[in-house]
Amino acid sequence: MPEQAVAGGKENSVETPVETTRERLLNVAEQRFGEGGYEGTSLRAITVAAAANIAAVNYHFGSKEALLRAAVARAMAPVNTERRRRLDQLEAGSPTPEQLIRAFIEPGLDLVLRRGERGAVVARFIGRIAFDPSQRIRDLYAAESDPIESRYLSALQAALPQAAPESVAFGYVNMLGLLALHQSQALSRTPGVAEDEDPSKLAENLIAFLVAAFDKGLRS
Amino acid sequence: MPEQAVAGGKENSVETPVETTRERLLNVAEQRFGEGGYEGTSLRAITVAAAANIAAVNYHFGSKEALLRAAVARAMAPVNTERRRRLDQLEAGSPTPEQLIRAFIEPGLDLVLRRGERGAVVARFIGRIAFDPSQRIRDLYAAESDPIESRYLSALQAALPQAAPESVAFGYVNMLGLLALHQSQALSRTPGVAEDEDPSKLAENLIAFLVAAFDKGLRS
DNA sequence: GTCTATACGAAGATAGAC
DNA sequence: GTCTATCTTCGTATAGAC
Repeated sequence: MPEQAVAGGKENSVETPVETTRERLLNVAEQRFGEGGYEGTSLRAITVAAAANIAAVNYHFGSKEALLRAAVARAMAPVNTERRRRLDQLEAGSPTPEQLIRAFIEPGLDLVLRRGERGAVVARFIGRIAFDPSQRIRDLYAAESDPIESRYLSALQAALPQAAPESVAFGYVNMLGLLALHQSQALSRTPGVAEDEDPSKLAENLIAFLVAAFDKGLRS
Repeated sequence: MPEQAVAGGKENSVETPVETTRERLLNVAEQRFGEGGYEGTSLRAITVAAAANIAAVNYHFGSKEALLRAAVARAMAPVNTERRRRLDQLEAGSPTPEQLIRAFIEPGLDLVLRRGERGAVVARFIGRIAFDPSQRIRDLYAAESDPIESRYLSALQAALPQAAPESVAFGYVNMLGLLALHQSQALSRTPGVAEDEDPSKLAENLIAFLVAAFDKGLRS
């Protein structure tokens, strides 16, 4: 990728990151899809905001849905990497439910919320897509987290031997749902409820909530 | 168009429920909005399925969004009524967290899932709207449950005196989110996770999960 | 290779005639 | 109450300029 192109005679100025059209499209897509949803966001709105031509989406990605797919993949990549890394570590021993929950939640919240405003945009985007009204869109997200799902389920079951498999799956669905919920609220100033002051505090609160639920709230 | 039209001299025939255009539009809207979301569902699709003209929506409701508003209000009415009734009862004494959680969850799941296929459509509709990507749509739902929210928050705080107000609010948000999640999955055959066999079982599982989280998972 | 201008058919919501 | 007509905007496709 050719950014930072030449500080030559009079060319690009000092500060600009010089993103490619492709990158700008992905960045804007993250922002807009996270704000208005997939169906609620037009390609025209995206291309205008990205200072690109309407045809750029088709050229770089092939279709609106392919653009979404690419954005989801890019947003999820670091989260998945971190989750895999932690699972690798934990699976060496006998992890507690709390360790496993932490290994799932923190990469989703922490990692994504700790990079300033930009990270919050990514978090909201992921959270919204995970709950999109359309099955087809939700499947896009599911495909990105599926590979790790079975590893988590197995590990959780081992850590909670007294819980029935359906109960473990039930807990996992709830964990996934609550994570997506708080991710999707990343940029909403919910008046009255001001618990989003500190991202790491949110993570701790959510983990404590889930640990208690997994520990005492699952049927055998 | 009027199917079965006319059996001559007498009025409408025996079998047909004789829904008005307005009712058919609301029924179809519930089904379609719950399936594809607000933005993902066209007025044309709704009016065709309701055997009504494309302009009927504008005549009966004024706009697509007004149709949604009417559908939300109709769907939420019995839930809110039941919640109010239970709150009235409970507020007479000193309700436990479990009683309060039950009073919130059961009207949302039970009441709506216990009326056959039709109820599941309503549940999915409510659950999806509550999580819609668009802020404006979510507000429509929020407006319907807002009036009761403060009553629940007060009652929960009283039942959990050791918990900080932000924690109680945090728990309430999570309760709302998990209810909407399971409502929205009302009609999805999620393969692998088959916990939706029995609605009342789902309610019990969710209540147990939340009670444990409220009990031991909230910070002071 | 990238990007632009422009066109097309389908579907959007609404207004006004009937 | 119903329907047609209309005007906008959608996603996509293409032909050609840098």
